[in-house]
Amino acid sequence: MGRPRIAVLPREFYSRPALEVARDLLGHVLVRTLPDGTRLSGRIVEAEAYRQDDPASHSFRGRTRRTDVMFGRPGLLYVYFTYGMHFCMNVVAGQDGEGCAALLRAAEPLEGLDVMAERRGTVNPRLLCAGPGRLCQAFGVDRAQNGTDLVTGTELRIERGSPVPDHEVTAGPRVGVNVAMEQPWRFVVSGSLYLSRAALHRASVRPRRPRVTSKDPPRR
DNA sequence: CGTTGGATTGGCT
DNA sequence: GCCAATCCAACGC
Repeated sequence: MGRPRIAVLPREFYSRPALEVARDLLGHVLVRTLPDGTRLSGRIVEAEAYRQDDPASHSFRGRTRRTDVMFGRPGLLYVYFTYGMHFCMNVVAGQDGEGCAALLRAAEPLEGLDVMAERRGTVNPRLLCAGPGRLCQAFGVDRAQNGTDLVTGTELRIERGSPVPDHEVTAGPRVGVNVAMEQPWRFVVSGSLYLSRAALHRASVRPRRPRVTSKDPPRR
């Protein structure tokens, strides 16, 4: 009776601006179900928004074979290959035909850690899904999953977790992007131990040791 | 068709 | 902190 305990995020969740989708993905749970029924899952703790009017976005220069899925219906998975060895996965956002998405950058492993560890070559839970390439490797996501529908699919989906309140979210510049750096379109769960290496090296989650000397300027 | 550099990572200085 | 690894999409000619 009532609503099911576990809900898959509906199409409406994705058919919103990429910024909202990236922000709101925090706290929800990426789930992969393997053919034998094994579940791999992780709580999303880091995501970035990419828009069509955004020079940093693959979709900025128009629809191509590579970016085709990004222009498809919201809720699809856009997977791309980069640096000759890594895959990255995005959730397509906005309206059908629009070309915007949210890059999944890191997750806190919840289920299937043994399988992830095998694939990643480490058992350290902090290193299983901490980065877009690592996340794909841990979940076994590659070209074959490009275009998968996260709403209707059974292999991959995002289940409703606990939304993260604003006071636990930090926004900042995107990682590895050399244009539009002024846009704070990367969202992280503040202080999470499972963020990407790049995110962990940023001020938002790394308080400086207070070393006050007489030569220091007054603190803001 | 040749060139360029990338929404990264792991290992070494 | 720095850099090589290793493929390929995008772009210029």
